[in-house]
Amino acid sequence: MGRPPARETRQNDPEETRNNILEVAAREFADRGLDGARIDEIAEKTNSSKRMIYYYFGGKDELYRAVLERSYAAIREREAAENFEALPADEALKAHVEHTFDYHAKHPEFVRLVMNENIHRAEHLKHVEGIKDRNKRVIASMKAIIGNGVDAGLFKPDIDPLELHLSISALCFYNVSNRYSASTIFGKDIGAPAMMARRKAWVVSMILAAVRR
Amino acid sequence: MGRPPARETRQNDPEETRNNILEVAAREFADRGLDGARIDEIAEKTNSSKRMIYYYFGGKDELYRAVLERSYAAIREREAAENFEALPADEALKAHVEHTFDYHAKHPEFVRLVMNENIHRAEHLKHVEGIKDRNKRVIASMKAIIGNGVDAGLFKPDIDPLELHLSISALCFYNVSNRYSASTIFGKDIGAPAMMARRKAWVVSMILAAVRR
Amino acid sequence: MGRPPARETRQNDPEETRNNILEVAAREFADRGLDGARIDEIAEKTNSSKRMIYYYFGGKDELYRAVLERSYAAIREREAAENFEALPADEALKAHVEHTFDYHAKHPEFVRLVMNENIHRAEHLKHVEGIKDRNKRVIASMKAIIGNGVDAGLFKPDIDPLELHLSISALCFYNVSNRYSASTIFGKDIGAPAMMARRKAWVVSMILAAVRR
Amino acid sequence: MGRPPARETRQNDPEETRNNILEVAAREFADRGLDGARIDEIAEKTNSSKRMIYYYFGGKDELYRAVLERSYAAIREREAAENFEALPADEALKAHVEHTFDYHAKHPEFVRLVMNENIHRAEHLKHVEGIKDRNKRVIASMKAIIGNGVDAGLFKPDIDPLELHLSISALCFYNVSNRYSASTIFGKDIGAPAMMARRKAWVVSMILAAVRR
DNA sequence: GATGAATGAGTGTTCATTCAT
DNA sequence: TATGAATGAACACTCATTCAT
Repeated sequence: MGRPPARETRQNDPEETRNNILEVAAREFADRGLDGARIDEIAEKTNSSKRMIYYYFGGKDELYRAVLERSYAAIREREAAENFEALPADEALKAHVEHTFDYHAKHPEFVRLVMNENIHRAEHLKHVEGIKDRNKRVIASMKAIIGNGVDAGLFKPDIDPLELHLSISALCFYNVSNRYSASTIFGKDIGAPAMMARRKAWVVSMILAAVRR
Repeated sequence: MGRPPARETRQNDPEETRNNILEVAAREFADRGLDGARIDEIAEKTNSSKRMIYYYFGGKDELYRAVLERSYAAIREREAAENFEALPADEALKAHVEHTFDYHAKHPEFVRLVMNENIHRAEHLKHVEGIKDRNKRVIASMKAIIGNGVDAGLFKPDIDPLELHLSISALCFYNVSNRYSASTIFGKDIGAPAMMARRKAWVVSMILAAVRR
Repeated sequence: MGRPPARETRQNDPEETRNNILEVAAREFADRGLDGARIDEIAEKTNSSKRMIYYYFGGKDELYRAVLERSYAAIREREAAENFEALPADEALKAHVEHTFDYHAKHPEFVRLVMNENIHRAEHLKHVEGIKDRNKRVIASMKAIIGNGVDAGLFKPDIDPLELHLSISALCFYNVSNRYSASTIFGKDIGAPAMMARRKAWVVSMILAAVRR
Repeated sequence: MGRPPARETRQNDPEETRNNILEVAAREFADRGLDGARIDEIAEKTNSSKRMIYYYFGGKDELYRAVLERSYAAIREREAAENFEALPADEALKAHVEHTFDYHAKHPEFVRLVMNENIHRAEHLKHVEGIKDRNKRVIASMKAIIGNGVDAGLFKPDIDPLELHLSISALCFYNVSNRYSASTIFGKDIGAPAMMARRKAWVVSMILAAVRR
């Protein structure tokens, strides 16, 4: 008496259809950028049709924004899951940098979406719901760790949380964002696992060296 | 008595025509990316015509490659002009980081071209003449500074020149490449002069902290 | 009470749209050749639009190939309809030549497409589905008639079926293919009905004279 | 003290320049047709430049007409060189057919130009100087041979010279004009030497069978 | 006579989007 | 909800031809 199994070409569950479209679109937009991605291509790789994209999202730009929103929601979720309060400040910072490094390494599509968004001067990001909330949590998190470190006599005083955050971001982002240009110039794949492992250790030690008193 | 002034619609100097096209194209490609830029738009902003773009460059992709080549030639030229051998290692490194930071800050179009190229997985960069030569000079330069620093007892031994270079690049690139997304999230323009000045000092001190023994 | 009449600008029957495009395209390609025909021109004479040509056929070359295919399918159909087995060999051959002559006379667009295809060294014809099948039927048909004729003592032995076929083709094709050059040179329209009737009789008698013992 | 040897890139002899252009253009127009040929392509293969084409011929169409004229002049010359009056009619006719067959076989570019001209409904041929003169000589020649044959009791009476000429033309033209389509359909190169030799014999015997009493 | 640079109209093709059912 | 057919504006690119020297 259960409902019949969903066919591949005729989605019955709207939520599933929406998600399927979002996943395909995320891959395509990350792969080729907003201008390079094609609605036809996305539709074809979907379990549903082009019409459904317009039905659910309204248009290419809106679909792109939904993808952006989803992507930022995912990283926000990860950041919210972090809980290093019980750890000593240096270990907490180390763990945070490692998590951040790994997240970028494992989610190049996020990195590429952000790159694309910067090409477009963040004009779509501005319209993404709750984008500024991320700021508070991230800065608060940095402040907490820095505070702990200073109190424990481990860190230098006067470390700016935003500067620290930007530095961590930069060092974790660049290896992924500039993987192809750097690999071409240096004649070896800087994104290969061995290179990334070495780089991760270097980045951690750099950040720690920057804050230690 | 001199030769008549060049008219706007009929260029007589091919080199000038070529350069004019390249400049406009660099601006447009940096502004909108390869896929977002329009040949018609480029042509219109030129002193010549669309037809001339094809006459001199052959097509959109080839024009883009010429722009890339020119852009990388410019940065190579800047790097080649650096000469810090007479300075103590820490001062040399500081000067190098500052120069690198300033170059990125002053040439966002270069940063954006590189971003775009990474979106395209460096498929065009691969065809740019002499792109791998940059590697040698840059690594040699890092090696020389590190060597001097180690010899003078200023730097830690075993510093990897590639890691150091990538870190400098990352920290100088990110502020420009991710200016819009970061500014949106943090609610202030991280590319504003005051912010950039502060950031430059931070980046310099970070790099130095990373190498000091 | 029936369904509303189809509007001109919004076709509802895809098969009709496809056929309409094919018909117009056949006319244009026959008229001006592959290089001379214009997609815009074809589209304009269609009940639909330029976009639909690409929707259904993919491009100019593919449309041309579809036209070729259709044209060859039509002549194959005519040939398949021939059935002269019950007739004496000479009458069968006469009937075949007359049919062939008439088909070329009535279908100059087929002749012109074949001419164009030869200008292009049959590079498109090679990709037309089932083009070689025609060979078998046509040669088999010639063989059957020749066999009957020889058995009945009417025809010479050792008549090559391919040579016979090529001769019939040549004599039926040329009047149509070279109509304009010949008419210009000889100062009269060799394609005019009276001329064609006389020519048909001559061709028939020539072919029969060639095979009679 | 003679004049310096002609350089390759700077023609000094106008007649030579003209001829060189005509030769290259004939090849290109025969190869690709009027619409398919490109002025740039022709110019590049020339010893001179694009400008010279316009200087000497005025434009693409005029160049094409000059090529046509030259091509027809050549065949007229060949026909004028024939002199079979001393031979018996059947031998004369045989020789004429063989010459005609060989000329077409050896000059596919002539055949292709004529095909192209028919695609264009002979609109350019009409403007070619002295094109109608060919008619008189060719018909006169046929008449003479037929007359001799009838007088000698070799040929049937009432043979129409135009029909005879058209038949010879058709049978000699087709193998060359339709070489590619026929070869594709029949799966063997009907233009290969062995095939052509066999065909030539067949054509000769066909023509003779058509006129013999 | 001769050349490289320049031009405008056109030519095939693609795209995001909407309509009819 | 869902689908295939349809659309118009735009897009990259090409061509025969002409200009300045």
